[in-house]
Parts: sequence; structure tokens; C-alpha cells
Amino acid sequence: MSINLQPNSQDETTISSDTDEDLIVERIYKAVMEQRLAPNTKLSEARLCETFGVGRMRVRRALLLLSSQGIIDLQSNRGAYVACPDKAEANDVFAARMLIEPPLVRQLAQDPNEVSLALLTNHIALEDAARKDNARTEIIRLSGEFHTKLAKATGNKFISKMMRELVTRTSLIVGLFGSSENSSCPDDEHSNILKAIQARDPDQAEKLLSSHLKHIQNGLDMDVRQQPQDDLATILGSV
Amino acid sequence: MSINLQPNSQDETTISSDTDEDLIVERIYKAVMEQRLAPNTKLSEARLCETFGVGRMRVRRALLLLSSQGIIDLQSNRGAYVACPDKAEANDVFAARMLIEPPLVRQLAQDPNEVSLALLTNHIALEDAARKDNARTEIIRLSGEFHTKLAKATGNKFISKMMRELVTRTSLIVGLFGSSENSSCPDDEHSNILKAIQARDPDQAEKLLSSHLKHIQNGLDMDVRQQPQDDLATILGSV
DNA sequence: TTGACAAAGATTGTTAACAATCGTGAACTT
DNA sequence: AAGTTCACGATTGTTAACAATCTTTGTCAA
Repeated sequence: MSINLQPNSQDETTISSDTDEDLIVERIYKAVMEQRLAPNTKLSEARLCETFGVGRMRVRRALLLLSSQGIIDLQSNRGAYVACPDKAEANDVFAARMLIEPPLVRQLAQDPNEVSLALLTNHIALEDAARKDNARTEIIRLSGEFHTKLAKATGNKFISKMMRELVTRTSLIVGLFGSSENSSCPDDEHSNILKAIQARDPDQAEKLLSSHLKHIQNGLDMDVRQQPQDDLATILGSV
Repeated sequence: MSINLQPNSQDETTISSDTDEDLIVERIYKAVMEQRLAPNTKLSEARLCETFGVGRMRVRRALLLLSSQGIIDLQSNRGAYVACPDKAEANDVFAARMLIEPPLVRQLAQDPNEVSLALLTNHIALEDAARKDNARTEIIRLSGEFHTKLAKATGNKFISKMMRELVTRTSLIVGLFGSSENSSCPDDEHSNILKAIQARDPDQAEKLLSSHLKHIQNGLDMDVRQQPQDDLATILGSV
């Protein structure tokens, strides 16, 4: 009956210091990234209070932060709902990513630092393992996190923060508009992008990433929007 | 003794709905953009309460939002201080802008819509007028807002939001590291960028914007950081 | 004079009770 | 049976008092 969120997570891209309620934000963020919390799911204060064992104040602060990141919608006097992007927003998200990510990867391929490359290599291994285990939620989350890790590899805090928001939004969009099977990135595209970076081939890296984004976008049915689950169904589905 | 903030403002790039405390956020945001609130200035809850005539709850919500936008630092048990970027952050901000803004303007020059062009033209007129009147705070704010308006001209909500944050941070940086006289953008560079866009010349627009950013960055003394005003000096200076 | 220590004051963090709003369902009318 | 109204319960928004923390100031001793 409670949302299933394990407290283990090693590396996250939070910009503020890790206080108590940032942990709540992280958990809900992760649940959204793994598509365990469907768009439009209502997050009532009372339930979150008992789920996390904290007072209402902490929950409200967390909700405000999540709202400022576009992860939830805060409706006055009605409560908090997991964000439910529409077609227009989806287009904006992909347009923003097409603007930012290709030059980002290009720059990265020009002068990658070794530790970032190691992290990315490790990430690919994680993806492979998750795919082998058919761990759906892991695959979905890692699929998005690859892109945030690309941003983090630049070492630029602002670029990381931006990408994190865009990737989160993308995750919601894929959950809403995605065809059932290919709800994650195609299998080896991430790996190929990394190889291009390792080979210090900016043109190739940029090109691969560009088409990768297009593939994701093309995998969406922008007209037949999945019916957003309501509260009950979500809870049952995530136990 | 109170912070001087007039309530008039027409167009802002808020992503959330305009509730009550978004107004507080806007006022403080504007004060920072105009460099009337210097970095490191302490914003005590009590003073903000009486300044805006609202309860502590509203103020705290506003402070949390401002903190999530990087405009202020929220220190536990110590209060809120206007953000005080260091050298590393400054470099990150400019690197992020160099990554995003040139392709943004390029894209804009490829297919600008008329209403955006009209808005930008009008903006240049405002800048000219402010310069003629020697209205320092106006000049500073408009100088930054030109760039957020460029982003808004794309019609993309996310790009606008990102640029808004980066421009705000830039304003803080210019206030901290800027040499005294050229604390705003060089006079006619904005105008020339707009002209290139109007001429549908992507290469020229991108190039001009690129060098414009470099000019701003070169106008900074990254070693001799201006001494951040403390609370008292700021209050006296802004009456 | 300088340093450490302690108490007082001021500021922020938290809690719990209260107020306001919204959604639901029963009762009533047509 | 369909629709409307009203009242109740549930949820969110607000306030004020309380607790905890930090800063300042004054005192005392070296």
C-alpha cells in the first residue's frame, strides 16, 4: 500500500546540499524516473507523511521543490499530481535536447577526462547487466541516467542540472506516449555513442547522439496518448 | 530601510502559475537582476515579512524557490543570503552559455517569427532610452533581459527557463567580478545581433553572439573579486 | 589588552491546532 | 430516472506558539 522506494542511491545530481527533505525529493524523483509513479498520480500529503515518516512541513517543502523542477504539478487547494506533459511540452523537451545535447557531446568528445570515461564505461556495463536480468525499472532508469551522466561528464554544474530536468521530463513523456515495448532507448546506441567519445571523434559522437534522440522521439505515438493511471491503479501496480 | 521594489513588471518568464508568493520571488529576482541586492546580502525572514506584508510561511516558500533557482543560498539555521558565485561557478556559467546560446541564436535566425522580432526590436528601443536617461538599474536589467528574450523568442518553455537562470547568475557574476564602468553589455552589440537575426543570417548571428559573450567574460577581473557588501552597507545603499 | 567562557537576545526550524476549500454522496425536487 | 442542492468528510492552506540553533555581548581570568 505504500510506494516502494528503497533508500539506496549512490550518485545523484542534486545542486543543493543534502538535507533531510532532499531525500524525499530524491525518492520521488527516482520513482518517476523508473516509471513506477505514473503521470497524474495524486501524491497526497498525508500518505507521503506516513510513507516517509516525517511531518507535513518536510513533505510540503519537498513537493514545492519537485514542483519547481517540473516533476509534479501543484494545484491550489487540490494537491500534488505527478506531471502529465502534453504534446506541446513533449515537443519543447525534444527541441531543447536537440539544441543542447549534440554540442554537449561534441565538446565532450573533443577532450574527455579519464575518470568520466570510466564512469560512463561502467554505466554501459550496468545497462547490459540490467538488460540481461530483464530488470525493467532498472533499464528504464539507467536509460535516462546515461544522458545525465553525459552531462555530468562535462563537469559543469549548470549543464548537469538542465539535462537532469530534461531527462526527467523525457521519462514522463516516454511513459505517456511510448509504444509499449520500446519504452527505453534502443539497445546499443548508448554504447556506440560512448565509443565515439572514447575515439575522440566529435563529428561521429554528435551525429550518433542526434539520431539517437530522433529515434526516441520517433518511437512515440504523439496522437494516441496512453491513458494516465489514476491513483489506485498506480498504488496496486507498484506494491 | 526597506528594500526598494516597485510592484510593476509586465512580462516575466515564470514557469509556475502566478500565486501570491511568486510575486515575492519576482521582486527579489528583479532586485538581484538590477544589482540592487548585492551578493551575500542577508535576507532575514522577519524583514521580508514586514517588507512584503505577508506571513512567515509565504516568505519561507519564496526563499525555498529562490534557492532552487540558485538566486540565494539557504544556510541551515543561519538564514538566506544572496548567492555569491565563485570563480569556478562563473566559468561554468559562461561555459554553459557558450554551449547553448550560439546554437539558440542560430536557430532563431533561421526562422524567426514576426512577433518575436517585434518584441526584440522594442527591447532595443528600451535599452536605448534607458541609456539616454542614464538609468543605471534599468540598463543593467535590460542588458540581461535581452538574452532571456532571445530564449523566449524560440517559444520553448524549457530553453527560456534555462536561460533565465543562467542570465540571473551572470548578473550576479558581473556584479562581483565586473570592472566598475563596463558592468553592462557593450552598447550596440545587442542591436547588431538582432539585425543579423532580422537579416536571416544564422552564421553572422551566431558569430556575433559568441563574441558578445566573450566580451562580457573578458570584461571581468576574475582575480580581483569585488568585496561583497555586507548587510548594513547594502541597506544604506539601496534606500 | 587579549582570550575564553557564559548568558542573553535574536533568528531559524518545527509542531500542532485551526481555517478554508474541495470532492462526494445522500436527500430532495421535478 | 435525472438533475440539483446541501451537508458532511477529507484534504490542503494558514497561523501562532514552541523548540532549537546561532550570534552577540558582557564578564572574568590570565
